[in-house]
Amino acid sequence: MDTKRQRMNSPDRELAIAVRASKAPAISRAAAVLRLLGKSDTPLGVQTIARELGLVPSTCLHVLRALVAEEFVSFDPDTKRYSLEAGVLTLARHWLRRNRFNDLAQPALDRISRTFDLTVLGVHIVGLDHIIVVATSQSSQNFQLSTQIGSRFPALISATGRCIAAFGDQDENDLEGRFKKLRWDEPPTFEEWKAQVRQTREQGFAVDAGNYIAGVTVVAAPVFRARGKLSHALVALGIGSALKRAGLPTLQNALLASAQSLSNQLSGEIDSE
Amino acid sequence: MDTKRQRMNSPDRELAIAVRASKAPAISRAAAVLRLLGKSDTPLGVQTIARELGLVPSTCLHVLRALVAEEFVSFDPDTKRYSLEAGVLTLARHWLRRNRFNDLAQPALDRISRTFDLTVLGVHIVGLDHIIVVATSQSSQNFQLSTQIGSRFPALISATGRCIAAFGDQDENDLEGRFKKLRWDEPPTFEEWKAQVRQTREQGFAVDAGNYIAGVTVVAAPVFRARGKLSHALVALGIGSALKRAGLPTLQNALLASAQSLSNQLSGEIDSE
DNA sequence: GAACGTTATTCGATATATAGAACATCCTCG
DNA sequence: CGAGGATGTTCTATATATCGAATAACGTTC
Repeated sequence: MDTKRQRMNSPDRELAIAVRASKAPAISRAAAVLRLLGKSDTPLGVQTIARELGLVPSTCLHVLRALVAEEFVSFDPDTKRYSLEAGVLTLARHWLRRNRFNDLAQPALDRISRTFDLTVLGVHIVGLDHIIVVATSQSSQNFQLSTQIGSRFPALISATGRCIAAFGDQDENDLEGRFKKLRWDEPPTFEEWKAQVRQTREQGFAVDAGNYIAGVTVVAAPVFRARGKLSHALVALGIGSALKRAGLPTLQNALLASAQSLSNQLSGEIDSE
Repeated sequence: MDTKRQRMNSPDRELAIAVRASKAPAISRAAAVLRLLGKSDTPLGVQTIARELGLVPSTCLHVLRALVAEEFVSFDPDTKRYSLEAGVLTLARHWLRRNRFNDLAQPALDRISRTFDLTVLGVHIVGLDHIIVVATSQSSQNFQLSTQIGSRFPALISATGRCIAAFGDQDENDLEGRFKKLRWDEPPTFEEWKAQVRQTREQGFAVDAGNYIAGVTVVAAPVFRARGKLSHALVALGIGSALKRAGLPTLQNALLASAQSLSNQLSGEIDSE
């Protein structure tokens, strides 16, 4: 029992607890395998995967074979290597089809992106762990700030994080624990951050002025799926200096207006209030 | 034991055998749940899912909870309904990033689509069961023939199917078994089909003249990942009559040329790790 | 070309995921 | 309101998925 944890690397720590907690550990393992294969630039062998995730090779093989059978993983019989298979695309397509936010948000993203020449994102807030980019409108200029649909970030980071803290419903202890784990270029103290969260709650949107990525200003406005149910956010990114020239207040208003309009459309009605 | 199979519907038959065969049945169940949620237009409850897939409710609940924990499924605590979560997007993004075919094929698809005013697809051949659309270029005219990235079709159907039969390596018995299960608008007999497969092998591309979808002609040319290893196909769809006007032979040549060029680029690989 | 360190894979014992029933909770309808 | 029939959820015995060692098939190095 001691020799086993000789070199526990981070992904497999989390996996270990997920496996222990769940009543369907095979699924956690499968998810871990899929994510590992996703990250890897090259196809991987059984041993490599097992070692990386802290799995027993034979178990790992079972998992891989099941994933191959389900067409989520491809297997090259010559090299005996595994990689992601196109089956994952099919799921993604279904998800995209069914989510009104994407279609509704795209025009707004495009308009703001064009007007201010910024990269603008629509992000989906999943659980309280992560956000996922679900729609983008890239500015022609800022290629360096490009992000892809499907990218995943920690929930509490940057401007979006302040929105989640401000408008989501979680207790402060949990919040502080998560906050401690974040990686910023210029980390704010927890006190500073709480103040910014408070301000976010008052003004209705959040700003990250170079904390997450040095030199980059991020503005985020919350979108609610139903009364008070935070589900998405609109996020604009730009080089700090350029953003000031473009007129930060104007951008904030535009983002906020679009976000509120989306909230109305998502919660179903043309409703008043 | 009798009462159980009162109303076995098709998806759960397959699931049952997959579960029995695999050494990681939880993963097959998870995949079935994901696909079911993908197909469904509305979020589903535990019982509904369990019934539809022939699962025990408690087991189904475990699977769902695991999938929620992995952020592949979202759970609405108010309605207690489950649906696909954006996590599936992340996997898809990784797959897309890593597949050179998509980037290489897109220009060719666009060119052919523009020249002949047709919908042109790049499809990936996964296993011998399915093909998945991985790149599209829609014609402006034929909106009715639109297909989305991620769409899944039986491997042996239509023109692509004849390519797979012609250039893949499978035995005839297996082939006939699979052929019998296909659904066509105007089904060819197995003999007719075999003749067409032979012709496909000779001329290097396949044509489906209204068999799969009445009135629609489909042309497909194979793309090889390595010497003789069939992996993708380029597929052009058009209303039969319009296609004749546009010049079927010219289209066939263009498709074949692009497919061969892609094969070279994919297998060419000047570099060897 | 033999010996070695890899790797993938099989196989049997046991910890445990699953099935099925019991429980709890919500709605619907008389 | 209160009975009925859904639903989601917990609980536990047992069939079985997982582990770990043993085997087989590599590729490398000396």
